[in-house]
Amino acid sequence: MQEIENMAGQAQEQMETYYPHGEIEVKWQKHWETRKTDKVVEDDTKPKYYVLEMFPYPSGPLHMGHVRVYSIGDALARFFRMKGCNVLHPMGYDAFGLPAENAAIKHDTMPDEWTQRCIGIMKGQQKRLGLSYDWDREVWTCREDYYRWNQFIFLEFHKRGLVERRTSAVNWCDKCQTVLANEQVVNGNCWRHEDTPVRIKQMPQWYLKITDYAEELLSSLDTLTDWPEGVKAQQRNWIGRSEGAMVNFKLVDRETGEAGEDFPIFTTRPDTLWGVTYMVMAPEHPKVMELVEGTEQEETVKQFVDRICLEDRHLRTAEDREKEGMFTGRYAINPLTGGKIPIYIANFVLMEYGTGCIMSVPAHDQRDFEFAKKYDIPIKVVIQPKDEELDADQMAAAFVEIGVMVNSGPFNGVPSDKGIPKVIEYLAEKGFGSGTVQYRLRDWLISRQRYWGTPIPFVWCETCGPQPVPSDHLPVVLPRNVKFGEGNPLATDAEWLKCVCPKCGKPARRETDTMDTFFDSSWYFLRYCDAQNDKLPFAKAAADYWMDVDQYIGGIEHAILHLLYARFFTKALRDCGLTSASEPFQRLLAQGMVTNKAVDPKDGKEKWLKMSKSLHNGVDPQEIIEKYGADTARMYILFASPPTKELPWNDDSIEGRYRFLNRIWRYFHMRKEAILQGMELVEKRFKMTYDEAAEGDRVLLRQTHATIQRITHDLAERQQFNTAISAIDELLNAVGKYKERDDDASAAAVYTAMRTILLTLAPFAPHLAEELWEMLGNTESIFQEAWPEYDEQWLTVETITIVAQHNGKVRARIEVPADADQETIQQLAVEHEAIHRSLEGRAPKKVIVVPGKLVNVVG
RNA sequence: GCCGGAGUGGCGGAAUGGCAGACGCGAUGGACUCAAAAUCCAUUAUCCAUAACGGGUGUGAGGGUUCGACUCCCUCCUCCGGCACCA
Repeated sequence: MQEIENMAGQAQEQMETYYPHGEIEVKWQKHWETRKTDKVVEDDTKPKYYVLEMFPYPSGPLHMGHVRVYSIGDALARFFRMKGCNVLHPMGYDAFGLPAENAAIKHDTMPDEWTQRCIGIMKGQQKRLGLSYDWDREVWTCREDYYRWNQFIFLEFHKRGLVERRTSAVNWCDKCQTVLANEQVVNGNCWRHEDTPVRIKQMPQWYLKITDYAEELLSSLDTLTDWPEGVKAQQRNWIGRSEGAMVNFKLVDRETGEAGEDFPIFTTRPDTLWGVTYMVMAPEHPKVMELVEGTEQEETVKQFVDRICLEDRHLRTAEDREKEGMFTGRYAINPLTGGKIPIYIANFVLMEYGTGCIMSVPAHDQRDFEFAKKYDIPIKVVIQPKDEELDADQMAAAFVEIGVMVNSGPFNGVPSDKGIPKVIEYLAEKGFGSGTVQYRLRDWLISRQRYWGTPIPFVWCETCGPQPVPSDHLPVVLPRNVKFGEGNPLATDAEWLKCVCPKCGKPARRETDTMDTFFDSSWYFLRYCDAQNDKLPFAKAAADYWMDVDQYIGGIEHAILHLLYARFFTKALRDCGLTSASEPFQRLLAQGMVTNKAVDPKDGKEKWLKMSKSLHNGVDPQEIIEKYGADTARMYILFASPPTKELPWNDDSIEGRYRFLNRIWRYFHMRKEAILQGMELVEKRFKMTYDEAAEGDRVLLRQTHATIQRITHDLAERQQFNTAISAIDELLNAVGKYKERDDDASAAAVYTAMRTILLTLAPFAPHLAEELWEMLGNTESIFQEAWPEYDEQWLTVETITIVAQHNGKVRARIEVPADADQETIQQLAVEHEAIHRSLEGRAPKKVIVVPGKLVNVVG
């Protein structure tokens, strides 16, 4: 019996060694929620700060990647609030999209119910993390009050000529049962199904003319000085600007043998125009069959085209793919030389770039060279290198460097790089062509043949064709009770399809395509500025107050997709007069992946790999929160590595953060009396000055003020949370080493240090900070308290340790007064026994003194 | 191939021209305890030497600039990410 009691006592004691994180966290979460402490309105008396984490797709429970991005955003939001900023920190859900539709079909429910349930789970966990959002601005993109503004914006874009419906080759995913934008094709496969090759289909689709903004999207990347280089480079790459000339070759007319129809091509090398020995068309070029009609080649060309067009698109255009082609039987005329040039078709020419036809200069382009060798096409040298004479028959590879133009009519002797603009000028003069710029960027295909998205606000009228839905008829509401089965349920919903043509009033049919969900996420940051507006997507004044987003945080996987689309939307909405912003995100932080050990299925070796379901290396945030609390989870994630780097998960290391918070808890309880006494003294204007302070107090207060300086810099400028947290560790260590005395100055010093620990801890571990702040008798939230300022006087020191080096190697440390002049330091160093020994009797040649740091004796 | 990023102890990482390894994890030894846990204290790059003081080497490799280089410049290697026949 006694033994049992004893054991129970021990258990009790053991429990008390850990602070009650669950209880504390739930208490403060309720407190913040009921008081709406994080609600904001525009306020011109404070500087604004807009911090935004990419809103999540509501897939259910959070994963560690979410916890990481929210911990970063929340630390910044809380820090800038304490710094006196008016902080906008919103949250919402990117709630339309295929996974919900597929899950709904699989689990025999409806996408809206499914989505709502997922949002419930996700939001509950976000609240449990203690994230300081203004929930009054929450958006769900699947709600009518959001997607009606998608439709509004779509129609605004339509008015400005930014919407186009056209038929062309599109990417189709069999698993998604819909088309995809170019950006959503990864290595020839669907971005959602990396094992499913996309198929190319000819279909009429809706496009947004992002290419109208290609130039601005490219050039204004240079203004984004606080974006990671890698993201900007990827966007530049994707936009793919290249300068060159459009040259009008002519087709040789079959009847007359004279120059007939135009045959334009794009080239970046107009300086090689005199060396063109053949032309090539893409096999799917619409003119191919027309050209070969009636020629000897008709049948073989047709077979070739059919074969190539059936090949996998990605494989066909891979760089290492064997180049294949054939003569069409037709010729073109080079406008500059009048020469007759054979036209080929080949697998490596792309229909979507330039005009789908190219000129080939085998002497000066490696691909053209290889093709010419294979099919025995003549090679003509028109650029000569400076130091050797090229002979077309002897060449083993194309000469692609800069040289001197030869066999080029009026341009002989001109250096080839200088020749490019000169030839372009000449082409323009003669009416043969003009200088032009081509982009790799394609227009954004935004229609999807699926249900769970924003209906495209158009109707089809037999008489009037496609008609935009008038804005006072918006929204076009997505029907809720639809039947899933074959294809898009909208297309089989007879009731929903019925409508009236807004132009002629006759019965019409609704457009059944919905919008790509990237449409939704391309402007949500603007909606947050004025989330409850029911007259407009957002009021311009509100957007002008809050925009740009000062700090955007999210995963690198959106380097092109979302980030390019959002930049495009901001510019297009600006041109529609809806906002003044030109760029959405001033500063971008691309956070690193959360990784854990897992066996790589590719080679069977154990590695640090991104947490994922398929690798079974995920750690559930819920379990971590239950075991250690949200504060520990957040601190660990910020402490373990810098935010842009990979975060290798370590169970022992998270224990370390938990110990740290427990240690703070214990210190406050152990030293409660001294701290309270110190607080009273400090509040009664008990003023400590450096000159009067005892040495021990000076050391502690120096550390305190240095900590404030460092953490402020780490958060405001460097966004280096790991070192900021380390600084709190160091300050706590200093308090641990501090020898307390039973006097006022000592109590004041301890209080000042402990108060600093609490205030600087608050952005990372807000619950614990609030709890201990309250324990000290404060009645207002710690987040109402101003961020501490450091006081220079405490950073001063009277003696400093100077490192004495001989030829750059540390030989000794010398103590000197902080204000010692250079001569004194120099003399002390030269006379120092260790330096003396190291000099071995030589006289010093030179002595360098770095004030406050070191002295280096050379010789 | 092109573009971007990174290479530092047993591990995560710190230091952006001035003492390399802050802080944390792990490890080792000690205190407390009947014992364990928790906590606290000490040590912890490496090699040589030692009773002790000390000394050599060291930030992917090689070169350079500098009194002094993890840090700047050049050449190269490895890893990660992106793009890749774009005429």
